[in-house]
Amino acid sequence: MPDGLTTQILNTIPIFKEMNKSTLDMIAAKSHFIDLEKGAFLFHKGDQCTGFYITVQGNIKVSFISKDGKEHVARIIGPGQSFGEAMMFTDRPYPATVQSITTAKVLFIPKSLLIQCMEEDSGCVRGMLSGLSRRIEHLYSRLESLTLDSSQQRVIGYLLQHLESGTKNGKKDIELQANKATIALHLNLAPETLSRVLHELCENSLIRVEGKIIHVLDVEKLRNFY
Amino acid sequence: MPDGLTTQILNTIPIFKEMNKSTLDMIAAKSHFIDLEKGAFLFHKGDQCTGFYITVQGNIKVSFISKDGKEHVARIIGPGQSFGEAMMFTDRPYPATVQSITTAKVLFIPKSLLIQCMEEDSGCVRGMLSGLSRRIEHLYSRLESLTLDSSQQRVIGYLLQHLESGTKNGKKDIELQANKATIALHLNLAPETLSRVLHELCENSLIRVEGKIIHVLDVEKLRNFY
DNA sequence: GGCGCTCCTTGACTTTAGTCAAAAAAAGCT
DNA sequence: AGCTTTTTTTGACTAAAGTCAAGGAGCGCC
Repeated sequence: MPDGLTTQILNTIPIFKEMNKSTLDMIAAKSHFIDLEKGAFLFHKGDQCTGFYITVQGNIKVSFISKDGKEHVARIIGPGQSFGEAMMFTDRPYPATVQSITTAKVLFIPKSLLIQCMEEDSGCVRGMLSGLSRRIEHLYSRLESLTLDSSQQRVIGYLLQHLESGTKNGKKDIELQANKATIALHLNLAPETLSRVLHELCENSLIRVEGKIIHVLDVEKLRNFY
Repeated sequence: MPDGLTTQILNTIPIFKEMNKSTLDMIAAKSHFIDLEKGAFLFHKGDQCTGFYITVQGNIKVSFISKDGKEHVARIIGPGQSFGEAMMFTDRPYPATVQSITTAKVLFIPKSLLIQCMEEDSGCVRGMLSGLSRRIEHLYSRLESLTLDSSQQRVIGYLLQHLESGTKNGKKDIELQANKATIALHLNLAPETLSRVLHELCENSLIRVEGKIIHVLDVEKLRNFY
């Protein structure tokens, strides 16, 4: 992939928005792409951090796995989203495992390169600070939803959230980023429970499910359901 | 409180560790203390962020409250810990409510002051980056525990974690930072459940409960219980 | 178009932790 | 000390979501 294109990709990432053109070109030159097959692991919980990643194509999941095999999906990462930044500043191993859900392409930015950029470009620093802060905010809202909401409310919350981000055109359907079992684990539900909740929402004419596409029939009614 | 003392307090906070003496003095001069009675609210979820806080004395809780009155305690903050930093970089309202558990004293550092310090002192920037990163790491471990662990495992996890941090001297007892009902909400348990779990751990001679003090009788056995 | 695969759904049952109510214990307050 | 108030514990019951097992649906692939 030519460097000009890499710079373009970087430019779409919030973290790099305020960065100088020259810094951006340097990152583009020194970072590299990694291709992942469906199911491939990028790193495991406990691995040492050597840099951070940006998803270019495909979807990636960040998850914990307990000794007895239970899994929780902390994040599902799509194109344009970055991950693994925080561990560069703590010198601690990754707190979760990252695995590709689909075939995917990610950009790897080595830690040393980023440190250098931050010394030279205050826009890079600002980008990092706001990126980390948004991550914290997002984790808070996850914590809130997981601890206070019922299974039904969590599913509704997921749908509403993905309505916002997914549609510029006012259309009211959502394409699931992963198969239903993975989405269920993300919402801390058994796959069977997700299936039952979606079924109930259908029966109440709030949504219509068509494979990985979910049509929201009445946003307001969905928001106020229960 | 004289400024020299304020500087001393700031120096114990990880975020300020790498900061220049002069920057630190400036912060000490321009920030101010707030005294809180037990039960007083510092701010509510949705309030606009005007700066961040450091707990000097007492304990403070950060929590979400649902419409139907359920509460979840996201953090319990003791002396030396800071909170509210992230929202300075996102310009978004606070994602949770902060209320004092005991009488407490906190230091308020206005956003404008911090921004100025970060422009002048790269140690301040590094401190912020690592502070935010540690917060993210901590949130990840909370997410893991809340989603994968049983009520018993969560209580054990809490005890083990507070063994580490609480004791320099190798002693094996823990002083609860709040009453048991609040600790229960922090672990996402009903107070009754916490009571029952502690009771069971006692019956297995793993701990001994004496009011707010919990003596851990066998750390290894506790770690491997169930 | 039929075969094998994965993914999803459904029903019956189980488990875990929550709820409610009441008693007991501890902490505060004259 | 004696009173009130708050916190904690206990027991019986309930509800929510998980588990297990089986059946279907959809999809890719000769």
